[in-house]
Amino acid sequence: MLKYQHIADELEHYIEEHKLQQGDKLPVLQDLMVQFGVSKSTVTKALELLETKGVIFQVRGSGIFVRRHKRKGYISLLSTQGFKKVLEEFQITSKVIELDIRKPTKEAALNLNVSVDDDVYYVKRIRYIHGQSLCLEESYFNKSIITYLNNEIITESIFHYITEGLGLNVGFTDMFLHVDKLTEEEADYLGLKKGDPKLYVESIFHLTNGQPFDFSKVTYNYVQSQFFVQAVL
Amino acid sequence: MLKYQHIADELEHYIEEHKLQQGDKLPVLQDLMVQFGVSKSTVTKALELLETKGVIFQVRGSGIFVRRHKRKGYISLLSTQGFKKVLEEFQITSKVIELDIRKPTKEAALNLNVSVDDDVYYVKRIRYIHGQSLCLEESYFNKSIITYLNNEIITESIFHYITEGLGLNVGFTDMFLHVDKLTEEEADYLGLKKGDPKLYVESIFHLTNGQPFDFSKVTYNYVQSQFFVQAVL
DNA sequence: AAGTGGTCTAGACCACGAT
DNA sequence: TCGTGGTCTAGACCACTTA
Repeated sequence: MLKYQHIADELEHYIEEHKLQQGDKLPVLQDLMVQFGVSKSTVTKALELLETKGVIFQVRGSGIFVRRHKRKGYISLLSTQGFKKVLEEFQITSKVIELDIRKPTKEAALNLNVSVDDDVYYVKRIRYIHGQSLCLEESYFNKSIITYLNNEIITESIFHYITEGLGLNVGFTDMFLHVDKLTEEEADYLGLKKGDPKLYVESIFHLTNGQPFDFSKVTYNYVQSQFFVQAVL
Repeated sequence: MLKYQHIADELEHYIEEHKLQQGDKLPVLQDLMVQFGVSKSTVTKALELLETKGVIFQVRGSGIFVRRHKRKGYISLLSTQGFKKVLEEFQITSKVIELDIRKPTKEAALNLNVSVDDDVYYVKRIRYIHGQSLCLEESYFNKSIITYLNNEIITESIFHYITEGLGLNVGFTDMFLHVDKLTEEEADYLGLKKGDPKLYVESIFHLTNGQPFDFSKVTYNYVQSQFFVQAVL
């Protein structure tokens, strides 16, 4: 475990355990250096990480403070991939509608940077939060990277399998958001009415080496759709 | 100008000017150190900045590569505050509906961390993109921080005035997103129909010292609402 | 003036990828 | 094996806040 990663984790746990609130002051840099027995740069690196994650903010000449919003029930758009952490916070389940190997659509091939003759895994599922329909999800996985999938895996967390099972490193994601009206098919799946609002998100997930491996099209139930984004700068 | 900031700017301009595409390779660390006459750490800091901004990605043992998505016409949810940079890219205009000094609602007072007896500036305006209605915006500004506003200022960029005119430093923002149906009033302002979809975003803007100064409630026209988010890790 | 975070350096050593 | 980026150090100096 990297030192700065460890320090960041410790601090985050500390904030969580002691239920610190927005504006609460953390120990000064000097103290953290001594406490963890590392150099100033390493503490700084850990703090930069937490700042980018929206956990703290630093004020020159003043100190290090906790950043916390007060609202509950919002899903972070940035919290790692998909629902990795959300799975723990909320009760999310999945129902698989389709799973097969096929040739990608032109759109999927373009976004995955493969040929329309290459194989992809196609997954269609509905996800539920606390028993309510949360979203309808269609995913295309580059089969030369995600070499195997089955019903059990995609009923659980796909990303857990990709990182732990396949040992792949997820790097970054591009997400495109639209608001529109539900089609009849989508409304049926989500238990809503045709013409109701929807949040539609297309995501392209890349490995750390830049290869796209997952192109997903997700339609969210507007009733359950509460997202938050924390921006810095 | 900070060295690492300057290097980051230069690299970003370089990518822009030479129309580099996703996956194009940039000079290696060693070369950048020599080219800019700085230490390794400084180049690294610049590259981390660009990585967080979604401009590049780095692969250990391999190199530094350009990160670029192909889609046009999307507004970044994270690109600095509001529409600072978007103003240059797109043609955005504003029509002011209301501007006055008043006592905040309980909701606004809570989010701005002021008393309901304190004064706030209230701004209501419609923003247009290429002549089409983009959003209806209601903002509350803490008057003890934003000491003066007038019609001219809020017709242009409020954030430009806050940073340049008032010399304040914007630090971070919490944004909460919902999808819902338009009310009759909102539909009228945006030129849509009651019940049409909307993206509703509440934002709380903070100074670098953590003080909230702007609480905004924005309703987006779903037809114009194309957003993107670039996530790392 | 004292305290606190931010920038920058020079250099050692490590981990991963290409060949 | 070699090139490349990533981590970490010890320390100098700077910029801002607080009192």
